[in-house]
Amino acid sequence: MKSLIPELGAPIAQSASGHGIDRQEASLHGEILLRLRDYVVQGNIPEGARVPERQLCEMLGISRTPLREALKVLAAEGLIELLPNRGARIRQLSQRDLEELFDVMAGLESLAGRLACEAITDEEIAEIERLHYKMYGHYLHRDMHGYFQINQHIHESIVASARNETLRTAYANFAGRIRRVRYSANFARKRQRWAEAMREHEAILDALRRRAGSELSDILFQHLRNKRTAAIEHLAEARDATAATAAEG
Amino acid sequence: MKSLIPELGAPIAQSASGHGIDRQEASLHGEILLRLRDYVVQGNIPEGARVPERQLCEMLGISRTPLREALKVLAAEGLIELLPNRGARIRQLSQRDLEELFDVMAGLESLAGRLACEAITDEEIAEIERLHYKMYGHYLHRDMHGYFQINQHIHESIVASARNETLRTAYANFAGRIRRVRYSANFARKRQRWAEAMREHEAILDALRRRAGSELSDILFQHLRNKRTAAIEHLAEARDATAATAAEG
DNA sequence: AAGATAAAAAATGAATGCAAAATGGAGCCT
DNA sequence: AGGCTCCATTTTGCATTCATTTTTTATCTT
Repeated sequence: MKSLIPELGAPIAQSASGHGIDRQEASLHGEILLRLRDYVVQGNIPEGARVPERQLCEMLGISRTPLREALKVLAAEGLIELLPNRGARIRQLSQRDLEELFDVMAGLESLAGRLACEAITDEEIAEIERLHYKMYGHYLHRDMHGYFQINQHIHESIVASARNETLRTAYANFAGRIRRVRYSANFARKRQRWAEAMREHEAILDALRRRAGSELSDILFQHLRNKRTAAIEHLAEARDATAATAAEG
Repeated sequence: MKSLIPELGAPIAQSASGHGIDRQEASLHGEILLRLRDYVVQGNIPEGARVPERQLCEMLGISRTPLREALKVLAAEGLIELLPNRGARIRQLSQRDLEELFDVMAGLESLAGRLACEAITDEEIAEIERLHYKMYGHYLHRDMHGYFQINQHIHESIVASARNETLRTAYANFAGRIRRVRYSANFARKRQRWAEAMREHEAILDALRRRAGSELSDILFQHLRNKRTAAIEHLAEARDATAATAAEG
């Protein structure tokens, strides 16, 4: 049986995407790595499904060697897992895995906030304020999708303002692992939680203006912790629903 | 010219070491990865030097394929870098790289402290207290080496008490990158800084006993920040000295 | 027809092969 | 001698091949 997975772009030519995680676009292996990482992060292969080595080779027009090299790296990054003699599978995150990942993300953002207070410029703060009010508009219009995007953007701006590439890379890595869940989790927000999140964002902005590093660090950690709770709850519900459906069918 | 690098253990038999970063000891690739990572982290190849692919293959008694897979992973972890068509080199960390790494470590330990306060048992605290007093003994006897080891142990215990495997893995990864420098940096401590560090450790223990998460988080960050300053200063001196020697010679 | 068994096909993991690129000298010129 | 070119050697990156293991399919048994 041919597993039907979405296309993966052109059969390798020259398309360096520049993802932010690393930049070895020069070699074939590097190019494959970037493409494959995006491909997996975007959720083109279902969780727990096996990664079709041969098929991907054909899609990319390459041999197995560079593909397998990329797979090892993705495994080290935690996106896939390698079963001995049974190839690569898309890593399925347990609830515990998600809790851990959210906490690590919280720690990294918390750190980013602290460092940002040391280095951020007035212009950068002004830009984040601008985003904040735009996001507030989406909130008032109950535009979840718009809200989510700006929200993401604000958090990335804070990380960028920390002026620490090592941190940014690590952040991008962990963000990639939970991308799918994060997205759906945000949409799961109850009205109540949404209002809370807005208030937290105001506190974040306030602490940032005052360059109150350790305060901002606390607020960001708590903010992410609350997100985590919402996400995990949502995910548990979703998985229960799936399980129930499966039992019926 | 044959580059002379230290031995690398037996030519692959069965020796799963279990390093704490990941555990794919099953495959040849996984075994190589563990060994090679340790080998590099321990500083067996000088900074900036090229990684002798062929030689390592012979030492390990394997072909280039699994070795190269391991190299890609180590590159992704930041231990080595891959130059297009020019193979792998031991990554040379710039001063900025070190600053960034120390800050990320500070963030991770800070997070660990916060999480530990939620989960740590009285027994674990007692164990850390025990270590603390043992370390104090080394401090009184001016035993740098003993002090350093216990110090390391205490920090690892805090990370372990956070009950977050994802965090522990990330911590181990970053710790590996700066292992060499960290070691020498600790020995560079001035008397003054050493006394300060002892006081900070007392504050850490105090906050931990009270399970004061965000307070501990702050203290740990500051503690690591101070370490960073000492380390960077020391490294700058060391590099200057090296440069001077090179200029003379 | 359900389940166990065996043979065929496909996949995985690692070694080997090969073209392109980089490195290291030997000879040459100034 | 110092620096250049050119060629042999080595190294690198990727494709291909090969031995195992797993998975699928076909067959047999009850």
